Amino acid sequence: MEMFSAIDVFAALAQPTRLEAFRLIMAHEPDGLAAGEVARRLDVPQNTMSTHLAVLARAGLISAERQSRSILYRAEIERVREIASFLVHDCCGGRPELCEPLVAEFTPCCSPKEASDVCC
Amino acid sequence: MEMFSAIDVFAALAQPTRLEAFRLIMAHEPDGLAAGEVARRLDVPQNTMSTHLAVLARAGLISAERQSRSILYRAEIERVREIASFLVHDCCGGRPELCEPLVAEFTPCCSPKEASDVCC
DNA sequence: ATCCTATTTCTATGATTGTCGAAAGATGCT
DNA sequence: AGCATCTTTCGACAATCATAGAAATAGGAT
Repeated sequence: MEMFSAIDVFAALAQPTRLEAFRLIMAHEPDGLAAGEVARRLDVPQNTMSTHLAVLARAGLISAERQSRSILYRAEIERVREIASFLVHDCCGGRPELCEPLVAEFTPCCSPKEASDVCC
Repeated sequence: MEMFSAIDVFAALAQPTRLEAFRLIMAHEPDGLAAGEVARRLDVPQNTMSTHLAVLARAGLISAERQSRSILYRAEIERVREIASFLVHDCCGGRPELCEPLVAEFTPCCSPKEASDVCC
């Protein structure tokens, strides 16, 4: 991911209503959620939410698909991976030992042997 | 990490000069870098950079320590872990199968031997 | 004490952003 | 066709932010 792209992602998530909307859409993977439904659940006017969703979409964090009269928004998981990777690799660059505590956070939750009860 | 805290982190990184400054300070772990040095390298006036560094510090991404006449800034790796974790856990919540591609990205970085053991 | 260096704080200005009413597009139903 | 529903775009306003000159603060050297 390039710098400018990362800026857009960070800017998109740096706004309470948008972050909440993104989390909500994330929680509805892979079904997606209609624009109006997002607006209703977060108690925000539809046109306002439409603007926020457009920002998230422009950042590549969500994608829109028309379904009959509604427009379904879905999370772009790949984009989340990209930005998380950007953060981690940014600090690991040239100094692998700094990376370890970061990776350690993610690894145990997915180990097949331990912590199979609460996964991720 | 709480929501409001994450907002501050995202907002701090959503600005080109600040993101560059953060990356620069990251690259100088664990020695740190003086405020003026950051300003000089990014070709930004000192007072402007001072404001940006204050924003990064308030977000918890860097910390300041006076050393003689200079003020050294260091990256807060733990904070990077927190925000990366926030991103990953946010998307995995309730849906472990979504987590796998994300975790797979990080594992090879520091434990290159068993990358295929990643499971969610 | 005086000067020099390093950095921050104060202050102002122009630019960007969030919000939302009103209007416009799109889609489906009768 | 007309009408209702869902969503976006337009336009304007208030609030916030980035920038940087000038002044203030802190530390070291002579």
